[in-house]
Amino acid sequence: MPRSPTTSDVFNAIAEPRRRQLIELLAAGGALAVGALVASMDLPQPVVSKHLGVLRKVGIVSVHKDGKQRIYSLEADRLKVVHDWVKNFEQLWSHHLDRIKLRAERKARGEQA
Amino acid sequence: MPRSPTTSDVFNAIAEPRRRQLIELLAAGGALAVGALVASMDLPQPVVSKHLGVLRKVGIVSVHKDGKQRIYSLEADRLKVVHDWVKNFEQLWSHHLDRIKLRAERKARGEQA
DNA sequence: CAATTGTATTCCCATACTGGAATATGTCAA
DNA sequence: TTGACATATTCCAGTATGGGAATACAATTG
Repeated sequence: MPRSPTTSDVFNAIAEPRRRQLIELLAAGGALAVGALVASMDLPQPVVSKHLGVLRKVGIVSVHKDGKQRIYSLEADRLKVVHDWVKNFEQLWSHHLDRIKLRAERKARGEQA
Repeated sequence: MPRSPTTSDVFNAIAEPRRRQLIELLAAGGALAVGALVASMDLPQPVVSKHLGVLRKVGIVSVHKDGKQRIYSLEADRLKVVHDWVKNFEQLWSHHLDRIKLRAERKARGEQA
């Protein structure tokens, strides 16, 4: 079985640097038209539109028409799942690191408390 | 110009569900041998080894030998970059959401404060 | 309606990705 | 050394991906 189409998954959507850049632009600039995004990205318009399409499909951005322009907005709450996931490991790089690591290794060796 | 090899990038590494699962297992279980990971994942050993290889290359996990076993440990701090990135948008889904959204949209319309 | 502007879609190419199977490598034990 | 066990690597197939170019589509203006 070959690779499964992991697109339409938030983690995959943000794996692309350009798409992260788009997210950053929308986070900083609020709602923006495609043209504005194209101007900020060093990429041809069709490519930007395609990346926006991915983000749209995943729900990370939403669009509404404004004349012939399409205004994109960030739906930031869709990123929450990523935040929540990494947050689970936050303690592992905190200042408690040493103690936690030690405990984990002891456990791995099968030692009793 | 085709796609650039985005592998060896943390965001890409965690885009794979199986790899996230491996990370979770290591976070929960501390240091674990490949065999233990294979037992917990419904995947053949070579596939697991390959995923571990990716995580290793990115630095998300480290290995040390123990006899014929390879013990993998999570290098959680490598995930910090992801945490930091999403954290930038945390406020956008907080309870201030409405006010922030409003402000952003006003700004987009070019209105003055 | 025609022309123009803004954006999305389609087709193509080169490459990358994952999983499967087989095999190689490494390590210990007898 | 031989054999068994643990893990890594290689080769293959099918699919997905991103960017380029051309084109289609939509909306506004004249």
